[in-house]
Amino acid sequence: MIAITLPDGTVKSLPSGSTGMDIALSIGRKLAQDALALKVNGQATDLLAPLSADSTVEIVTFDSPAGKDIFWHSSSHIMAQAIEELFAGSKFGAGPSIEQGFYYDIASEHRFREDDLREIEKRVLEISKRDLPICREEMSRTAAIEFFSTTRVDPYKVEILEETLKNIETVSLYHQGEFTDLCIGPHLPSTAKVKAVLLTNISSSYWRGDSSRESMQRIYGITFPSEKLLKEHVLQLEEAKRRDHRKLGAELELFMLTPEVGSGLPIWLPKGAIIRNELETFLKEEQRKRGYLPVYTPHIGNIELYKRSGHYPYYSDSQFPPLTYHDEEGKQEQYLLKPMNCPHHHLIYSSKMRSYRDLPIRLTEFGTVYRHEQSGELNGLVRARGFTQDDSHIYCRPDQLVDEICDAIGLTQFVFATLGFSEIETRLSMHDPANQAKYGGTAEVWEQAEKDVKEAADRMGIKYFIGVGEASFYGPKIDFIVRDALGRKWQLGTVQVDYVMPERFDLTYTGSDSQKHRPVVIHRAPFGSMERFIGVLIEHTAGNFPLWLAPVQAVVLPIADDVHDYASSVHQQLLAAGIRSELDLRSEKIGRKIRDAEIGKVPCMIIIGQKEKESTEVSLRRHRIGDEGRYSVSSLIERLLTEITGRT
RNA sequence: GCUGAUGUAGCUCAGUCGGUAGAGCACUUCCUUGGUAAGGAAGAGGUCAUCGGUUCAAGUCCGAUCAUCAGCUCCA
Repeated sequence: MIAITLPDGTVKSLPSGSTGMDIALSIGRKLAQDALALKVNGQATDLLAPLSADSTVEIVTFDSPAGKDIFWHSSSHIMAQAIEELFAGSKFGAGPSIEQGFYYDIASEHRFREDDLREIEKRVLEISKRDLPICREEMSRTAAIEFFSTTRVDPYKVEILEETLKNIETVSLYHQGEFTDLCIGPHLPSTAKVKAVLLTNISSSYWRGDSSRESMQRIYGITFPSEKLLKEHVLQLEEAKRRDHRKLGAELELFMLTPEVGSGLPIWLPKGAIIRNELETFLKEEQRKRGYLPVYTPHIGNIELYKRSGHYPYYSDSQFPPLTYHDEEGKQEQYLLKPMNCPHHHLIYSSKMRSYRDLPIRLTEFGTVYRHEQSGELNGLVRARGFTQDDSHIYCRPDQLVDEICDAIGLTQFVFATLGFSEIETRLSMHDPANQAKYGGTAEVWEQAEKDVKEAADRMGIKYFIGVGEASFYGPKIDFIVRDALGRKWQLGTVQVDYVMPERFDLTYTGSDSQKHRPVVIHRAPFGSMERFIGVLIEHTAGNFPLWLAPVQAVVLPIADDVHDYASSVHQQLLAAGIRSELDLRSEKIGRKIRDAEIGKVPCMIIIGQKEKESTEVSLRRHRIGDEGRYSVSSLIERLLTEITGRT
C-alpha cells in the first residue's frame, strides 16, 4: 500500500501500482470523468501511470492552466493524426499547446485551405469517437531515431532527436491508433476527451523559427471537453472583436488610417485628438511636479548623429531610407527621419557645462518618431510607423541612479493606476550573454546596469520576471506589458538604464573634485507611445472612457421644441465651464436621442423637458447606468468638474 | 518581408451559371413634439480597391499592384 496525500491534506491509502484514475475514482465519479492527468509531487504525469511510492498528488482537470496545456497538446496530436489520414505524406514539425489552443507545423505537398480545416475538424471529432487510448512508450534515443527513420518516416522528428535532444538518453513516444509522435508528455488518457474543435487559421512558419530553413504550414486550433465551452469561447472572440481598437477607433471617430497618407501612419481625428491631448496634459502636469524640463527637437536629423549614437548600424533595417541631397557646394548630406529622440536630448545636455550640483537633469518631450516596421507587423495604433513617445532622458550621477529609476517606476505606476490598468506584467529585460554582438558597452557596465535595475525593481516592490535577450543594445530595461482584447501582449511603459550613450556622446559633468565625470542616462516613457497606449486603452475601456478623457463629455437632450431655448442655455453654461458638451436638436423622440448617445458612449446625458425648464433644473442620465435624478445646473457642473479634475 | 485570407454605398453585408448593381443602418428633406436604448414617409448615395488580360459581354474568370486581417519573422 502507498499513502497518497491530496491537495486538501487528506491521505488515502491505495495499493502500490494504483494510477491517477484509481485515485480520482476513489474520490468521485464526476472527478474521474473530468480527470485529464495527474500532478505527482508537483510533476505532471499521465493519468494511467502507475504510482509506486508515497506521494502528494493533484488531479488535473481542464479548469487548471496545466489541464488546458495538456488538453491542447494532445489535441495537436489528434489534429496531426487527422491531417495524416486525410493528406497522406504530411510530415510534422512542432506542435505545442499555446495560451489559447494549439498549433502544428506541417510540411505537406498539399496547400491547406479554409475548406480543409472543416474536413480536418470532422476527422478530429471522428478520431475522438474512436476513443483511442493514448499510450506512452519510453525508448532509447537511438531506438527513437531508428523508429522515425524507418517505421514512421519523419525527418523533422529525427532532427529534433539528433540535435535538440542530443544529450538525452531516454525519450518518450506517444501512440494513439496508427499515429505516433515524439513527445515528453503527459497526455490525455484517450482521444475521446476532446468533444469540440475549432481550427482557426492557417499561416506559415519557418522550421525551428529560422528564416533560412524551409517554411512550413502552421494550422492553429482550439479544442474543448464540451460543446458548451467552445460556444463560450466563440462568444469571447466576438466580444474581443467588438472591443478591437481599430473597429472602435473608426466607429467613435478617434483616428483613421489611409493608404493616401501611407501605411502605418495614423491620423488623429478631432475626437481622438482630445483623448491624446488630455493624456499629454495629465503627464505634463505630473512631470512638472517632478522636476522635468520640457524641450522640443526636430523631426529629422543628420545621419551622422545616429551613426554616433550607434542606432544606425543596429537598426538600419527598420528605418525609413535616408533623405539624401547635395548642398550648394555639391557636398552630399543625409538626413534620417528621427527614429528616436535620445541623441537630440544628449546634445541638449552637452550644450553647456554641467556641475554635479545640477544633476539630475530630466529632459522631456512628446517626440514623434518614424520607424519602418515590416508591413506584416502593422496593426492599427498599436503598431505604427509614425508615433509619438512620451520620451524623457534623465541625466544623473551614479549615486543618484537607483533613486531616479525608482521615481521613474513610481511615475509609471501612477500613470497606469490613474488609467485603470491593474493587470500589468513587469519584465526586467536583460541582455543575452550568448549574443554579445547585439549590445554596446563593456561587460562591467552591463553588470552594473542590470544590478541597478534589479535593485530599483526590488526596492519598489514590483513583481517581475526576467526576459533574457530583451534588453536594448545600450542597456537593460524595466518594461511594463499589458494585454489587448485578443490577449496579445504589448509593451507600454519602459524605464531603461544606459551607460553606453554617455560614452558615445562624451557626456560629462564636473564633480566636487573638479574633475570630469560620466553621468548615467535613464530613458523612460510611461505611456511608451501615445498611439499604442491609446489603442490599448480603447480596448481596455471598450471605448467607455472616463469622464475626463471622453471626447464628448455631455450631450444635452431636449425632449421637445418648446424647451430648445432652455436646453441651449444649459449647453452654453456647460461649455463655459469647460465641459465638452453637445446639443441634440434633432426632431427625434427622447428614446431615440438617448439610444444614439448610449451608442456614442457619451458619459453624461442631460435630459431637459418641460418639468426641468419650469424648475430650472436638469435631469442627468449616466451612460450604461441610467437616470441619476435632477440637479440644478450649477450643482451639475460642480459635480462633473469634480469628477473631471479628479480624473476618476 | 514571408504564408494564407479578404477588398461591392459612410457602416454591416447580399449579389446564383459571366448578361448594364441590391438590402438594413447612417445621411438629407418633409411630416411628427414626444419623458429615459430605434416614430413615419420620401430622397440622395457606387469607375464593384487599382491596373492589365480573357470574352460579343467581367463585381463575377486570370495576372500584377495596393491596402487590410490572422500568423510567422523582426522590434529602439
